[in-house]
Amino acid sequence: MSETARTADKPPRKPPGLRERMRATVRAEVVEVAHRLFTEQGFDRTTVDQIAAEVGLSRASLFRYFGTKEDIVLGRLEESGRQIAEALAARPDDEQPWEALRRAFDVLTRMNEAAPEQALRYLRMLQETPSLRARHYEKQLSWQELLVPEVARRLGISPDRPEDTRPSALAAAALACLDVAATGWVACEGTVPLAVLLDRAMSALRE
Amino acid sequence: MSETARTADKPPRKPPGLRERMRATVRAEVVEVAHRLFTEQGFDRTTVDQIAAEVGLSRASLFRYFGTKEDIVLGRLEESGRQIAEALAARPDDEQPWEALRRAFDVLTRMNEAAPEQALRYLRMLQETPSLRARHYEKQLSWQELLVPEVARRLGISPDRPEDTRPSALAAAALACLDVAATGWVACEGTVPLAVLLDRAMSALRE
DNA sequence: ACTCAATTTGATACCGAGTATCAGACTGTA
DNA sequence: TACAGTCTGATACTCGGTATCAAATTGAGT
Repeated sequence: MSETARTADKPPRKPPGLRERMRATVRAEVVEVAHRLFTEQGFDRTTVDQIAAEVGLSRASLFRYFGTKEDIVLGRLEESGRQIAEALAARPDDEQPWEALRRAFDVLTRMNEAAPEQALRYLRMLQETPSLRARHYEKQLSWQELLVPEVARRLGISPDRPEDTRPSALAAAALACLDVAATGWVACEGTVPLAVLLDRAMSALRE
Repeated sequence: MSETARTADKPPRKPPGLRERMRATVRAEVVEVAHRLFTEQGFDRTTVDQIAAEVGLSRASLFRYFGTKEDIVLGRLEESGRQIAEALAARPDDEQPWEALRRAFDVLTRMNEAAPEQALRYLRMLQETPSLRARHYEKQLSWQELLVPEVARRLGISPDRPEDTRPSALAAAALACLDVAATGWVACEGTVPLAVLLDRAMSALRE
């Protein structure tokens, strides 16, 4: 009620959703508050009620924004997956699938180089918290599904042939390398660049 | 003094534990009952109270045998991991790591060939139940840790050099292929042998 | 500006997994 | 037989997640 706003200080115009925008900003604030609490006291020692209270939301409503507690942390991975898939599709057609996958992952290595200590904290929490690690693998699987069609195209394989495991194998193995690299990156406190670790990991498979 | 052995109706032979054996048999019965209930009504629709009641155990005691509900299903994977690691160590030294890994996995392909429909049911449940799938990845990670030292040895890399991601990459990628193969095997209802799918997947990475 | 229907919200109650505690029963051993 | 260590079941609790429902808010049409 505070903003009756007949003077245009808050233009409530936009067919594509005023409500949607509110929802987005609330989501963003939840993520921000939750992330702060998580880094302060750890993921497990932070309850959903605490987050809801801090944001000024009821517990029930919070669960309408995020289906699970883990989703508050892993929501961003959804978007990353799309970006990687896009980057892969944008690679030149004559590039080998494995090399194209490696290059597509630069979307992530660049993100981490842009804000290393933040990325380090984030990955550390991901790897140290069992429930988060578990959900993280689920997201990884959804990434795999996003990448497979493009890998199949590059291999000249007709889409949707589940008995040909090659595209899935390439995508899954590449993601496995990404995981190994990320783990190593956290283990060495980021001293060795993620891109280097990823290069080593992925080149190890081509001998 | 375990040799009391009055009348041999219940031979209490073995210093290494009569108690241990009881524990083992109880565990086995829990697994059996739970597995039956799970396949009958699904994993999520079966409560631990139900399992406990059926076995004739208190809820609290059940959790002393299995830390989590998922462990009742995934307990056997612990053992499988060890077997794979053993098989890998038993491969000839001059074999390439990737090939050795492939052969080590035959421990599993043979198990599945021995009891296909049972394996199929088991894997289907694993893949259809989100919480099980998540925990399954955790076990996969523990497999990886079991395999890495042997892979490192075959690569001539001094053990415990976390900055060299190659052994982990090979192990993780191989396990990723195994997962892809298992998924495909379930998808085609076991019509194509797991070993074949695994061959295709793993050979795709060496071009 | 007013009304109406759809959506959102909070409160409440509920379920199931997992943990902690504690007194009593059991088991192996001296 | 007696003692000590362990296992058990009962109880109560925490926390994540779901279902329900009435009240509040909102968007849109008139």
